[in-house]
Amino acid sequence: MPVAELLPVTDVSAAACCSPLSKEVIAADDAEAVARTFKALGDPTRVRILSIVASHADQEACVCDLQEPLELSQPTVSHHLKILMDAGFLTRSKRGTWAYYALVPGSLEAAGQVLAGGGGLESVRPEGFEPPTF
Amino acid sequence: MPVAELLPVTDVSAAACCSPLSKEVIAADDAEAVARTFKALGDPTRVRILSIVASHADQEACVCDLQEPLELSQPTVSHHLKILMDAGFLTRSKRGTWAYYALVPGSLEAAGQVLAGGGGLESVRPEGFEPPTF
DNA sequence: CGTATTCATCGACGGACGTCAATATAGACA
DNA sequence: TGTCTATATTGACGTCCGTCGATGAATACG
Repeated sequence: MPVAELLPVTDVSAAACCSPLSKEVIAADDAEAVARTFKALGDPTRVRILSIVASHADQEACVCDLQEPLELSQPTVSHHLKILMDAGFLTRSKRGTWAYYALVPGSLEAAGQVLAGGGGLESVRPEGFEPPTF
Repeated sequence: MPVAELLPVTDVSAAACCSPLSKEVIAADDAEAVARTFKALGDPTRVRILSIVASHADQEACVCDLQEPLELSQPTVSHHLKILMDAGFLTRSKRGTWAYYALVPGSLEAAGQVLAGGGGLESVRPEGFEPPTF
């Protein structure tokens, strides 16, 4: 798969102060995808939501489970849940009147795997991780 | 170390729709620290900065190295560099007129390690990771 | 059918964020 | 000392984001 499209780092021309490049630089598009994933984790409320969901025995929780410990309004909780869904961390399964949100298995580990390579920020989605699906 | 202070999840009282908790829920303070770390990674420009710095042979880059490929003004680049420094991902060493920014070894891996535990979001800083140091 | 409950969506408000031009600071070199 | 270069800081502007109340949609239950 061709990764380097933007940021060709063609000719640095001047640049008398710096060392040369040794590894590949992430493409702008991939950087945007990576940032979108971590932006979902960049809010304390959403971090707490993931923790609460994960702490349930079956890794499932409905909105009513979250609204009380978070001390937030119900629309706000639904708002954050949607963001975590769009980022690929949660799934929703509606049963009766209730909506149960569950962790996508391996999604958090996959996001952490992106940071594992040092600074390469490997844009390879580590197997079965479909973050945006836009 | 006492972790559970906020979010005692004392008595759920009603809650006829949900399953009980099995694991510990992250404290609100720790959630804020985790979110602060990932918020620094939640911007495409900052992701690209980390990638560019890491792609240099000695994992160092000065501001002039970044300004051109990012196509941003110099104050904006300095702004993002400061955020990445405060988050504990970069260090600055000024030599002469130039300021060289370098990756903090293991900082990205440590951040990724937080996601590795599934949804526990273990607030244990995995050895030698001092993110805020505020 | 009507009512109640659970959740999603809408519109609005305030604060935070990314960006820039202008300015300030600090070191290198005459 | 003065000037030039590289970087940091300031102030301002527009946009995005988190939050809420109000409303809408869908299901359960009399």
